Amino acid sequence: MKRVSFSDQRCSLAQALEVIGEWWTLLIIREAYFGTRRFSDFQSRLGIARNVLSDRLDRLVENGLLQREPASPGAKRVHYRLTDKGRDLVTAVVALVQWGDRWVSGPDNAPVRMVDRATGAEIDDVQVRSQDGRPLAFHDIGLQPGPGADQAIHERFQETVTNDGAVRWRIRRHMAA
Amino acid sequence: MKRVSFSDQRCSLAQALEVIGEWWTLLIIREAYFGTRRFSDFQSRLGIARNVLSDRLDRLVENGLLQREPASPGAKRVHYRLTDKGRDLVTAVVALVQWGDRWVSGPDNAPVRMVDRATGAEIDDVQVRSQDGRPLAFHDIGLQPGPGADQAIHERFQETVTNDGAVRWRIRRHMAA
DNA sequence: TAATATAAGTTGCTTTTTACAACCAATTTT
DNA sequence: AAAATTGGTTGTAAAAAGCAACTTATATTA
Repeated sequence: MKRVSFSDQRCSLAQALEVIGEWWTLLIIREAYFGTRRFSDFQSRLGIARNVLSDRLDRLVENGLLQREPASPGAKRVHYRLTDKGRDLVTAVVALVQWGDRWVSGPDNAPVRMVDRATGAEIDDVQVRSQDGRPLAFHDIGLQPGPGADQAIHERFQETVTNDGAVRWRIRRHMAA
Repeated sequence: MKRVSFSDQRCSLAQALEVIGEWWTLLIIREAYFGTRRFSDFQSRLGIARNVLSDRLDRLVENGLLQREPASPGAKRVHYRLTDKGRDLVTAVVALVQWGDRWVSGPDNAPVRMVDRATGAEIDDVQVRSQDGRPLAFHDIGLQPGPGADQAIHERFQETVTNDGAVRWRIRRHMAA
């Protein structure tokens, strides 16, 4: 009865969560983003159990989000640093932090302010946008099977062609029979 | 030896993860975003154990991300629908999906395409931006203690005033002594 | 209307994970 | 050289996740 893996789901969210969805993992990424590099600092700052931290760091290195490097040149002791892949998570982390600010901490009670280094002004709320820059609300976003869609995904979508020839994708609410 | 809770950490990411950080939870949100409403559809689409699904749905309703409503008027059987709070997670979900597309599925192998309903064009990559709309890269984002910062957070930051009077916040790499 | 099927869980049991504490070997610092 | 710190590993207990069987209420079908 192993815990079920998400990695066989053809869905990039599942793929992402397989890597960063375990308890503690994203907080370790945040901590690395805050500049923490040493095992003991991760441990004491987060209050995570040492064996769990050890496991998570291993997995993050395996998955290429952190890299181990000698703490001092030629030393055996290591530091952990974000890779490009890990740094690229910052968008998602900021989006989650802002959601937490809005709905849990309260917008005027944010524990950490994130600012534009150049101006010192608070950063904007992360938003989904069209390619020409318009902010897109929930219902403005349409879903379609992508190039990597499998049978299961195709079955969830229904292609309809309107009488003026435009192609529309509808998502099926229930399981197909 | 209860699993440690993040909710006493003064950090909005921890607060967010306390609500959506458990195994399966964010996939349930995605599924609801895809239009799924019924218990059995969540179950069969995700392949989640029924007791775990039951637990997660309860927690999501408690936390106000999903709401229960009668499946048909006056019926006892319920449907689950996203609330505004739940819908507002879409930004973070899209950011994670795009990260998964870029780094795991591969950019040309995305299982699901997300488009602007108005034009049919693919949506833009979610980005962190300044208030005047400039995209901000990793190192352009500065961190400061926010209005809701506690002692622990203040201790992590060091305020320095440059000789031209500008205020700078530096984040401490190691634990204070 | 009775019989059958489906929906939405709950219960009981097993395996994995997580948490905590104690231990250990390499460095660093004193 | 001794003491402290760092970066772990190991053992054990509790909690969470997975699986299957069982309810109970609602729809469907005969």
